[in-house]
Amino acid sequence: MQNHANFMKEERQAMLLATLQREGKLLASEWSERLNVSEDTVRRDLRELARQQKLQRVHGGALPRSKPMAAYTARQRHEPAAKNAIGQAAATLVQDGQLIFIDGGTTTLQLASHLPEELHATVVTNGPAVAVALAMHPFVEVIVLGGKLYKLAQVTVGAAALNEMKNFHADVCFVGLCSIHPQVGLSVEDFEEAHIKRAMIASSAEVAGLVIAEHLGTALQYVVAPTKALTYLITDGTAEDAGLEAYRALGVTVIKAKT
Amino acid sequence: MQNHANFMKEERQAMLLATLQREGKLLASEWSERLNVSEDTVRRDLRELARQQKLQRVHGGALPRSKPMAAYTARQRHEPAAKNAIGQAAATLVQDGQLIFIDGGTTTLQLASHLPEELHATVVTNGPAVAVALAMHPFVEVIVLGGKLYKLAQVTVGAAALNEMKNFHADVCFVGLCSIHPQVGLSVEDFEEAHIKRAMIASSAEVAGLVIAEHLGTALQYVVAPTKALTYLITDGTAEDAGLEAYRALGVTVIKAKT
DNA sequence: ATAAAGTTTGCGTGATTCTGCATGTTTGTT
DNA sequence: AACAAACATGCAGAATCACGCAAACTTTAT
Repeated sequence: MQNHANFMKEERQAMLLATLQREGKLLASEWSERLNVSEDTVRRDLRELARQQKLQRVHGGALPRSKPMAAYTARQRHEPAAKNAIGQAAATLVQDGQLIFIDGGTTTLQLASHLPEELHATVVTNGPAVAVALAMHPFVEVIVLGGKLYKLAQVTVGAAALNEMKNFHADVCFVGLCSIHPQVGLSVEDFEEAHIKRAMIASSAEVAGLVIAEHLGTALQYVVAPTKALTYLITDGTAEDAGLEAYRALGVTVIKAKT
Repeated sequence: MQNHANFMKEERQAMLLATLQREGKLLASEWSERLNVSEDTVRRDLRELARQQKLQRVHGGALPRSKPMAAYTARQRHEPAAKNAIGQAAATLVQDGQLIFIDGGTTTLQLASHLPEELHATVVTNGPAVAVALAMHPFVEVIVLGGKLYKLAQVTVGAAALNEMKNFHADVCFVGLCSIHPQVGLSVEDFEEAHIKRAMIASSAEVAGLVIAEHLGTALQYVVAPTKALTYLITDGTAEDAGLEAYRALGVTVIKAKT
């Protein structure tokens, strides 16, 4: 039994580095106990990290080598096929230096996790989940819109969020669409949510609508905007070209993400 | 019979990534059992995801692959038992019908998940992670404060959040304390964060400070408030009573959560 | 419908990695 | 100088791993 209730090698090393950064020093003997491994193993970890210049080895333990000794690695996330593909396609529309709106919702959450790792941009969102996902992005600045939380869609709504939105003008705005119909336009099932989306669209230069194919051609209670308000319509590969023609005719650039 | 009661490849991989993001760690052996597949299959999944840069493969399993995320999970990993106990103790202070502030941060996140299920109250928070945790609570109303996201602590900061806060007056305010010292008071390591906490405290009738024992008696760069601004100080069972006397002398009600 | 081509999975094999222990050396202290 | 703690090194057992192959299954072509 090597590890079962215990930590893995890289995990241990990450913890060692973290405490070094936090506390400025580290005793090998103490950590062999705390990590449930022999002192030899701790020593081996420290030797290895020292060879990588990540810390300074001393008799009895280790000292930090530099302050900004942040860990390694980049980013991640998961993929229900269609939404994943849509998110990926949408991510390509974002450019360095832009300010973008990202609506809350499950589809746009995929977009958040697919933003290029090297992207330098500002993201304004009304979805706490989007904010959490972007918290691990190395460069993008995240601004959360405040307000009452509408739990079903996990978005903030209400007058407060609406007001804040007016302080921004986005280059691109990504809206998750519960429903879109060529003639009816975009529509949702909650009154407050409709308001938020409308405000987002109003203060953006370009608008991208993200929608899974099965919601194409449907309509709900509250209309947000006419179809021609969209600059882009991004859907997945299972959408039929025939149905998409109606949107193209209205001047919308339709993007079919290949699944 | 390839899959019957079992999962498909992409489904599995999505689950692996999701738990990695949620728990910060993943054992191959454990998940081969949980997913009803051989360890080889799990290994193949992990290898594939690693090639896509979605995670960091290590001996025995996998780790997440993001800088800010790693920093945040490092915080979560720090003394989880103590934070959990503190969260539980803090939850008992909340009463039906109250309006409460919950600060962002890893300790207060525990509080959010321990709020009684039958509680009817309004929670105002500057931590998206707290909001996400509370989204599944049946009754509490959640209001998110907007603003720039300070990624290390996952809290929103800045003038916007500050302004919004003024619209509320809370019965109780739960603040995570990076650092507290009887004479110096509460202090943190980020300027903006200090402002937010100060504003929270200013517009609350009672203030509860949540702090793990090892941070008692320490100080950081930016002072938030004097110790006597606290109504309650909630810490874990490992705190020494001798050290707590100083806080009691200043009129603070000290609560020691049993670990 | 049937055949062919391609996936995905589980298992066997041998290679690799990790850990703890034993041994002997270095370091710091008295 | 003497001693103990910390250390490096080599080794063995165990866990983990990569690779190849065959079976079960899916998709595509006929």
